[in-house]
Amino acid sequence: MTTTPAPGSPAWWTRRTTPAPAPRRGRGRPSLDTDQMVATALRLIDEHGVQTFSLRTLADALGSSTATLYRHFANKDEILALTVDLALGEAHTTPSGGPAEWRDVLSTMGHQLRAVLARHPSLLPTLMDHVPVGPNALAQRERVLAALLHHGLPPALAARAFTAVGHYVIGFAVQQREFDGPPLADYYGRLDPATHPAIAATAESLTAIGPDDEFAFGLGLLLDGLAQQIDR
Amino acid sequence: MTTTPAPGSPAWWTRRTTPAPAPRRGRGRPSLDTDQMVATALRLIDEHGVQTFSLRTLADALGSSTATLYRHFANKDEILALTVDLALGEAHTTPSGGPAEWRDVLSTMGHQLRAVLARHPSLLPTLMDHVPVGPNALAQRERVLAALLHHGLPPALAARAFTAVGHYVIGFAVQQREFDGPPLADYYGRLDPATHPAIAATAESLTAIGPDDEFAFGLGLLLDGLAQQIDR
DNA sequence: ACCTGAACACCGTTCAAGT
DNA sequence: ACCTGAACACCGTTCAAGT
Repeated sequence: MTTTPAPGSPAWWTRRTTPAPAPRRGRGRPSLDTDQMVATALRLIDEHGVQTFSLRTLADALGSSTATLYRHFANKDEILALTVDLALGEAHTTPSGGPAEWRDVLSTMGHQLRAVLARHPSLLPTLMDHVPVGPNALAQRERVLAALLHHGLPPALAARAFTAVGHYVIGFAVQQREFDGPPLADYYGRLDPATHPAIAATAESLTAIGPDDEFAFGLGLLLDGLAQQIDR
Repeated sequence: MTTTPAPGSPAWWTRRTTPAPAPRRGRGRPSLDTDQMVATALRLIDEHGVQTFSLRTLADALGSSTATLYRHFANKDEILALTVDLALGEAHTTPSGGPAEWRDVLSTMGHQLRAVLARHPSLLPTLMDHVPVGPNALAQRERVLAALLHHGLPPALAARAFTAVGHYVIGFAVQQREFDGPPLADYYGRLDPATHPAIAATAESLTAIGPDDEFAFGLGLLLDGLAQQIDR
């Protein structure tokens, strides 16, 4: 019995249990271990985008070979998942000041997660196609859920609120991301008003508000709905 | 001046303006045209997943060659975008019964979009990494926004509500999708309650409710928040 | 004028052969 | 015991050569 079995392919995020003895080379210090490899991968993805990130480039940056990577990780997906989890570790998902209300807990979580995505925009695609269940992701889920339960939220509501806020932040980041060109609102605004009158009419008001305000607006909307659900 | 310039790479979704004369071979009927190619691509993706979809397999299915595909499309991304737009065309985003309330408009949109994703789950990754701006996506945005404006929603609110519902549905689909293995709730439930007490406590209540109810719950939550925003 | 085989420069992954 | 060059079976994309 190794570690907890993960959903989907066999333990897809878990660090591969080292094949034989531990792969440390120096004396006490790990020299070049798995953590440093993941950190290097995150740096490469931040600097050059996930599109150009390959096992070749990672091996080169480490002064190693692609075959060696497979002694530390099961496959490329696992490396990407660990990379996401490393970045998630930067978030402080509970408010620093003492005992907050449940609303503050979720608001802080939303803003912190958004900050992580702002620092590592290239991680967005990877974050989207798997629910992160790495150690840092789990620790944060635990911390936030514990805080919500502590403030009296029913368990079912707490779990769904956590998910809802997570989805909102990711969804917002996707929308916000401007491709290589002009923002989406400009594109909508340039459509023919004759064929798309409603899109044109709403496009203007989209640009009037800054992204920070829009983020806060939508998050507040979600929390308002939650509050109503509780008082019911 | 061709068509409206799209965001990002030059007109990434628009059908490539045919190079020379129109590429129709028969007499009046298009025989094997771009639309059929996209339809075949969608079928292949539905049947075998987006992971195994390659230009080679598409060319084979069409009895053609990969090089020929580039006479109809700019690149693979464009094919995927058109595939998504074709699927989005299946949605009927306005309620069939006469003049509904704004709440019904958004609710219908949410359920319709969810139905499309249920029919074409393999499209989820593609839907996630670009905001769809194909002809069908635009037509639906137009229809829904027009209905919302007609029912008195302020333009800024209408635009954000549309986005919020879209994000919610996509986010829900991501969460709902079970990988190859057991659902996520099972995974959470199997974690050590000693180290993750809150996750364990909330995992139980997650499985108690069916996916349809959970979807409706979250959507209602969002709409409640919106309603409060309007009455303010 | 249209189509395509074959090439190009890559991938992720594996394994026999090195030390 | 550990590492890796080189291969394998693919990619998306291009273009010279066919008809």
